Amino acid sequence: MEQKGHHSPSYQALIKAGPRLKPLQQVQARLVVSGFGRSRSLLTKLLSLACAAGSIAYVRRLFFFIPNPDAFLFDTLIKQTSKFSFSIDSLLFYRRMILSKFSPSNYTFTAVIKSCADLSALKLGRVIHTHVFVRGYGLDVHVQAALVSFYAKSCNLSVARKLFDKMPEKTVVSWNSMISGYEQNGFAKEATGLFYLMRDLSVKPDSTTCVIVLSACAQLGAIGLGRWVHEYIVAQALDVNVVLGTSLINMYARCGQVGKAREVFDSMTEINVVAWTAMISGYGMHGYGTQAVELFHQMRVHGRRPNSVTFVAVLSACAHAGLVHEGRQIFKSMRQEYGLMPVVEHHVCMVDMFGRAGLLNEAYVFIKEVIRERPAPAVWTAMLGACKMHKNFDMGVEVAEHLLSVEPENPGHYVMLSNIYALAGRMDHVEMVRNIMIRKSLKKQVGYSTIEVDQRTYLFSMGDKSHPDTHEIFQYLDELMSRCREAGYVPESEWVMHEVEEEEREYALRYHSEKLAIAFGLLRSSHGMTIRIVKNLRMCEDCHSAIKFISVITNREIIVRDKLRFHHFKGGSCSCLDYW
DNA sequence: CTAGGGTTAG
Repeated sequence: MEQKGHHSPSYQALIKAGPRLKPLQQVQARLVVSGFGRSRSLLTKLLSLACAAGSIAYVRRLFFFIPNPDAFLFDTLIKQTSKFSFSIDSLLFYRRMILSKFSPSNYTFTAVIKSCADLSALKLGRVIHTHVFVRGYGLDVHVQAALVSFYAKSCNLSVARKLFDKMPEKTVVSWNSMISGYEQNGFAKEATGLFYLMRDLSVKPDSTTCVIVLSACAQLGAIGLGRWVHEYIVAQALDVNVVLGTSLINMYARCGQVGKAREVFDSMTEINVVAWTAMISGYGMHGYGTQAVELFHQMRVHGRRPNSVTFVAVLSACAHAGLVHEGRQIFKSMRQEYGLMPVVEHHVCMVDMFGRAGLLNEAYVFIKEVIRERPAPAVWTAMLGACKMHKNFDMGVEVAEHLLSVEPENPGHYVMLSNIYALAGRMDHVEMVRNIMIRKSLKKQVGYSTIEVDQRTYLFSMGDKSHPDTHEIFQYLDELMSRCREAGYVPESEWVMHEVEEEEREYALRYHSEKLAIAFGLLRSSHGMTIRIVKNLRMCEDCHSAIKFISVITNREIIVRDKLRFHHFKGGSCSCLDYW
């Protein structure tokens, strides 16, 4: 008679089969034949491996034939399905468990709440939250952490925070859930703020905390805090695995230090697709197209398959570096060699690439012939950008009008159309577009810039007077700009529309957020230090030209990351070579 | 017998 438990031959056979569908089915067949087909513990293990194998259909079939599933089997099933992102199945098994009169435990809840979080299923999650109360698990640390992250992922940050604040006992994971909630919703400042609080309360950050905080640093361009985290990792001898390594690469690249990013990349023992992609995109953002393409080809040498995201990264690198030939080849290889179907994001990269290079007709032909179905608005937006960059008035107006008919509520299209009219000197049309915007009460997206000084991030918006040293900053900026004018800087004609409101217009150009942030940075840092700015939108031409002059007269290197890429200003020129 | 939080693009 075969023994039971973890040493039984059947159990060993399952372990040996591992998370692979075919071998699992063979073991299952033998179980049935040998009479062990009804052993619940073996079936539980089999189900769990089937989930890991990614075959939800097999899991469903297996479950159907299990005569008496117990609570443990349900728990395992719900846990594994949620872990491998079969969120809906996980919820359905939860429902079955309740209907079968089993009591869900704290283990059940952690898993099922994660599924709700992954689906952003707010209503259902709330219902399950009431189940948690009814069953008396409201104070369980694990369940609470899951709930915090569920509410955060469902865009209910204030609810998440209330739960977090009320937690009687907070573990690192509780902190991580809340910090990550802020970070993933784009509230990087709140994320770092909570991290500082955690540090002040002497809660020891672990490697997950580091990953989350590094992402926040990447968002903010907070190199000081990012370096601190890196030093902490080294001091604590935390294991730099792929995930942590990738977040370091991402942080350094997005904070303007590609070289440091590459050092981390080279020091990593295991490199997966995500890490390769992060490094490629890092090069791309800085305009180092050749390095990006080279790395992309090295991936193949190392036997790693690029995924869809990798292609976005490398194609956008080609676009920003004018590598049309390489980009075209890589795009072709996407389907032919890797069997990946290009989607909107890739099309946008291609149109952007042709457009930047001045090949407007190629871009147009690409849209008409390569993209078969109705091209997405994002594709036309890229085309419009190219028309503006190369001052193609007729095509620009046509594209803009098309975009406005498809997305009449998108303020970005109006701003672009108006700028094109302004460039062509059609002031009557500029006014007209502006009036439409006012009538529809469409507001341009608010621009802001951040700068980090002494590991604290400061935020400036246009004409911002909220800073305590406002007077000093404005005075210094005025002085700086007059020195720029003496050196030959000519402010851009005021008619290009950046701001819709009349009062804002006067102010707009002189006090754009990046100029304020730079003035503040120059005041607060010692001579020779690089100034690093992050801007949420793209930089305007006037600021771009002004910063070139500022870099000369103050003899400083100024690095600006805008919505799309990096600009390294040094000695009067910019690394983007005026194409951005 | 199990748990909660983590990386890449635009």
